[in-house]
Parts: sequence; structure tokens; C-alpha cells
Amino acid sequence: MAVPTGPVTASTDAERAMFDFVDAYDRAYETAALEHGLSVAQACVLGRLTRQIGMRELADELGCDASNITQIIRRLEARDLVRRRPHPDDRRSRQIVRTPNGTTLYAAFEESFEFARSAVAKLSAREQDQLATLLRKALNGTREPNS
Amino acid sequence: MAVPTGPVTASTDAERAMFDFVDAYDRAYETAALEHGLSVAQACVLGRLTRQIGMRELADELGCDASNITQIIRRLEARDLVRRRPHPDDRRSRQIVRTPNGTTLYAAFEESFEFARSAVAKLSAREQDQLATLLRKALNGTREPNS
DNA sequence: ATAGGTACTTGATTCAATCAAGCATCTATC
DNA sequence: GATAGATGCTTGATTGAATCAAGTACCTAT
Repeated sequence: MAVPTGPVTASTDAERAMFDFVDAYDRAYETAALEHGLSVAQACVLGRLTRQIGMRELADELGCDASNITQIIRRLEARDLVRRRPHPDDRRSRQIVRTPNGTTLYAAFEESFEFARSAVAKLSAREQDQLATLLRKALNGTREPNS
Repeated sequence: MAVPTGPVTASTDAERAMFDFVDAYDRAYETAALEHGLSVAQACVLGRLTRQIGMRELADELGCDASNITQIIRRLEARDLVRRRPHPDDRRSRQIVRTPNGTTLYAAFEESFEFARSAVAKLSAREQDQLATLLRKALNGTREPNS
């Protein structure tokens, strides 16, 4: 289990609430992944494979080195969760797709990762809107949301 | 850089906002740590050392194996950021304390990690309260906040 | 006095992440 | 059309986090 990020002594109540929320989110994600024999990185990669996508493209999206992707994909492929197929037009490139196994497993993972769903479900429609608005406002300019 | 956790296709707008927020938070934390030559785990451990604390205690707080702490502390100690002193009453135990170096570096790290501060600063006092309340309400029962 | 528990360490293993170097292929330019 | 440089991916090496099993030293309760 990864160690909880974030300051122990948050200055304000709101900061503390953010930290607790982020920590809970991260832990829930990791727990759900482990329940299905996936690491965080593996679950994350598997989740991106909704469309055919190249290694390079994936590395760029995740903001990491291409060689990192190579090894993560190799492990997923060894478990028949993912397959590499040649790119039709560019023979350097490999298109990655989930196998039926991979799709099934990822669906099960998402089912386990009820955190966000469950969190939202505790709020009224109006509160959900408020929360989304506040989070976006708090985020805006602090760091760009994931592209 | 760690890979972004979270679903790419969040079902609702609120879920999407949560994911973006958590992702931004985690990335900001890691970036700030790296700026000071710390890993995420190292920054986290260093941040917990506001009081004298034993290895076991630290491992329990972080929810990881004691041997994990041993090696993280060893690396911090090698950089003179942390020191291990014998427990006055229990000779099995080691009390960990930050060195002046460690305290200085951690302060610099917290200065760099402006994410939470900056996020809060974008909201009015009333909005801050609202956000904290909504986050806690969304969290409640989903997963216990960090003890 | 000793049996069992506790605190920490060591060694082994797995995985993530990064870097440097290499191969195959593509593309722009001459 | 040849070729120089860029691009896509892989390999190998290294570092660090995390977990597990096993071991040592020490404490505690009987």
C-alpha cells in the first residue's frame, strides 16, 4: 500500500478535508486494483485502453517514459489482458487493445472501485453541482487538469 | 512521475471533477517532492516527523510494513535529514527525529507544495466551508478518513 | 526463569520509473 | 531515389517502494 501523500498538519480545515479526500480516493483505488491482482499502474493503463492506441501515445497521455509502458504492457500481455497488434500504416508502431479478458477484468475493477460513485451518491443533485463547481474553481490555475 | 489514477470515462460531471482534482493534487505533491530531491514516500515520512516517533508507530500510521520504513529512513539518514536515537526506556525501539537539515528541507518542500494552499485561496471563506462540508459528506462512510 | 510477544533489521523478490543506447522504420530534403 | 534525421519501440541497467519470511535483541507476564 502506498504511503499517504499530504501534509499531516494542514493549516486550514478545507485543506485538511482535501487531504483526507485525496488520501481516501487513492487508497480506494489501490485497494480495488489489488483485489483484482492489478497494480495501480496496471489498472490505470488498462483503463485507458478503450480505443486502439499506440505505445507512444499512451506514454504521452500518462506523462511517463515509453520504456515504462513497454514493461507494464508486457506484464499485462503475459496475463492475456492486452494484445499488441501491428499498426496498419506504420510498421514501427504497435496498437494496443484489451483482450476480452482484459475488458472483463477492468469492468470488475471499476465495479470494485465504487469510491467516486459512492461519494457522489451521498450528495443531492444540487450538492453534486456545487462540489464540481467548487473543485474546478479551486483547481483553476493551480495546475492544469489532466489533458 | 506516477501514472494518473482514476477512470478516464467518469460517469458524472462530479466524478470527473473529483478525478481531475485528485490527479492534480497527486501530481503537484510529487512535483514538489522531486524539486527537493525527495520521493513521494520520503516527503511523506519526513512530514510525519513533527514529534519523536518510533519506527513501528510510523509504519502503523502509514499503513505499511516496518521493513519499508527501515529502508526509507535509512535513505533519509544517509542524507542527514533524519536521525535515529535509542528509546530511553525500550532498547528495542528507535526514536526518529528530523535533523535541522531535515526540518529546513521539509519546510522548503511545503513551501513548494502550494497546491492545497493555493486551491483554498481561490475560494471565499464561505466557499471553503462549503467545500470542506461537501467533501466530508461525500467521504463519510465511503472510506474512513486517515486516522 | 522462561515463553511468548514486540521492535527492528536483513535478504529476497516484484514492480514502477527513469535513463542511455540501440534497431527498425518513416519522412523531409537534396 | 538516396540519405540524414526524426520517431516508435525495445533492451538493459539502476534506483526506489513495497511486501514477505526469517532472524536478533529485547521486553513482559506468568
